[in-house]
Amino acid sequence: MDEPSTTLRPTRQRRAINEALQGAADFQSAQDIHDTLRRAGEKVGLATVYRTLQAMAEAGQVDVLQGPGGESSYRQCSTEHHHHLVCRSCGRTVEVTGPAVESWADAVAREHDFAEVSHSLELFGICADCRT
Amino acid sequence: MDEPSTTLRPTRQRRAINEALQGAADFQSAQDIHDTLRRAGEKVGLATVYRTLQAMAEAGQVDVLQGPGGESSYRQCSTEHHHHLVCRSCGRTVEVTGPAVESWADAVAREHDFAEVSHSLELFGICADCRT
DNA sequence: GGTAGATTGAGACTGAGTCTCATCCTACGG
DNA sequence: CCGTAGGATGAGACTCAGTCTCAATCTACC
Ligand SMILES: [Zn+2]
Ligand SMILES: [Zn+2]
Ligand SMILES: [Zn+2]
Ligand SMILES: [Zn+2]
Repeated sequence: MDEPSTTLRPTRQRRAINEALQGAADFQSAQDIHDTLRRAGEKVGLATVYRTLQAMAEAGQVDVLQGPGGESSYRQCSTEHHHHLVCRSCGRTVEVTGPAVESWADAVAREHDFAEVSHSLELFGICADCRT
Repeated sequence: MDEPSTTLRPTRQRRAINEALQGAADFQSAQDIHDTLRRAGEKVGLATVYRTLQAMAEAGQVDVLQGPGGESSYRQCSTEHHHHLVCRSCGRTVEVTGPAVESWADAVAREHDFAEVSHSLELFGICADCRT
């Protein structure tokens, strides 16, 4: 089920992507990050940005948020399980946890006899600042 | 915020799409539905399928599920607010409700002063049948 | 029947994301 | 210190869901 521990080398590109991620507070698409890097003078291929971001997501180093257009955005988050409250207008993101939700999900899964159950849960709204 | 009540006419194409939806138990992509119709002899343009499905989704007549690849799938569901438990293997779908989740979402939104808060929540797992 | 306006569909187009493959770079052993 | 194996990179072709255009067609209604 898991790869033979491919060595994942620390390259200039990966470092750059990692830094771009650290410097951002909210979710950013691969293209956003690519642009940021280009503007910062770092030459990194778009394919590399996609590959790296995906790898980091699989490794649990970043969170992925599926935007409305199906576009994936990435963010450096806390490592513990959590969800997000995102402003539809400015993208401001707040990490939230919901123990009640977690146990509810477990119960539902058990009740319907589903295994390996995961869940996706995100909240979208308009933050106080964006309401003028 | 809403359209000037455009008349939404019942055409052959819309009827066909509606029937295809009724005949399916699980979520189907626009392309799936288009294929089904073509095979059934109904000639309906792909653009029309997309347009109709979107319109129905906006009107709350069908539910939309964002697949992993960002692909949207549609399903005829109950009209009351609910979520889905979907089998990753065969697509079997169960509608579930979680009052606890709803109130939790409200509380979180209030706590962080976000308005017009909506949420997306889906559960994915492997159903009993698919586990042999 | 006649007309305004909604609807349709073939095909061009968009844009996110993936693939290819020749080249580059890192890690590591001698 | 090299030298090499195999991971990493990137330009550009490519895929594919979904959107747009616009002339032709269909509906509702008088
Ligand atoms: Zn997060
Ligand atoms: Zn905001
Ligand atoms: Zn199943
Ligand atoms: Zn809900």
